[in-house]
Amino acid sequence: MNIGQAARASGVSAKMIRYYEQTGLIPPAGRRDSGYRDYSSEDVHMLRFVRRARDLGFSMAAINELLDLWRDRSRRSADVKRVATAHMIELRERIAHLNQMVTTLQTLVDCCSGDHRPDCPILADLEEPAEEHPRKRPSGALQRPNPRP
Amino acid sequence: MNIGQAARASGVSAKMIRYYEQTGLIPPAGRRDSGYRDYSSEDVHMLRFVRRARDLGFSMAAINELLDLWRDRSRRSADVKRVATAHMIELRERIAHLNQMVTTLQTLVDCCSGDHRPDCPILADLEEPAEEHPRKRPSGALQRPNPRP
DNA sequence: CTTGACCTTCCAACGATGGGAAGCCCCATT
DNA sequence: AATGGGGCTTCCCATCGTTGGAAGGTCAAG
Repeated sequence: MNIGQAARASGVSAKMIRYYEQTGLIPPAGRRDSGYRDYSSEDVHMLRFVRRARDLGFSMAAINELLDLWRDRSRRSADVKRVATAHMIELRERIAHLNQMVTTLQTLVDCCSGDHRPDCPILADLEEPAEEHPRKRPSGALQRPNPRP
Repeated sequence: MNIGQAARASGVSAKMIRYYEQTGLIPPAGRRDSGYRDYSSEDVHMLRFVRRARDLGFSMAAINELLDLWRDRSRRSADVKRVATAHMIELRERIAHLNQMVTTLQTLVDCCSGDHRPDCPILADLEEPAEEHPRKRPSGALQRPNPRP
């Protein structure tokens, strides 16, 4: 099976299949005499695993762990659970972060008349944030670490 | 005021200040004879504006629009509101997406015993995702017919 | 005058993906 | 058999916002 067929069968684009191979996430595919990569149905199975994990938001590092656990018949389910739980916690943090933004934005948008006049509480808040909706960043902010030393 | 002081005063790292200048998000700073960038308190004010907009998750393209509107005294608040609302909608979509992931993950994690045994519903789902109509499996048809284009 | 902190520019990397070019390979149709 | 079109190969570049580092110039205190 060529890479294009494997891509269609797995839902992972040919580009990404080559990338996953290059970065070591998946083992190198077999090659034909022509140099074309050759995929078995088991390879496609693995690619679908990766695709599904990506759909659930797992990072490639986490997928690497999950693939190792998947292949390890003597794995402990606790290890899998740990990886999944850690990812879920991170997702929840991101959601909380985004929710905070939306809450603030909704407040500001609600206060904006949205007409022809220039006065705008949204710009006013960006200029000098009001204390009524302070946006406290979580102390361990991942995306925007405080540049202050 | 040097770039380091402006960075500390605005909460935007010196690296990012240079980057914002380079990409045209902010106008080029004044220069001393030494070549050092020189910042006024108004510059810092603008940097704080940018910083707060980033904290609210606005993209640099959106911040560009917001800065233009900020500087335009004859702006219509409707234009500001439009930018903010569009961003909020996008944030809500991302949240919905993440929530979907978390919901699935929570279900799987709840089903996982998390002990020394290898059996794991998390891996089982990654291998073969549970479908809403699990019995319907037409042969030859792709389960996920849409490989991301 | 030396030292160390600061500044400058330039280059690279991150994660995950897409786009595209140049060139080879395979299959079907003339 | 030749040809054409589509698939495959590798390689490089772009995204987005941010950080890191190297090489070298500047400033201020000791």
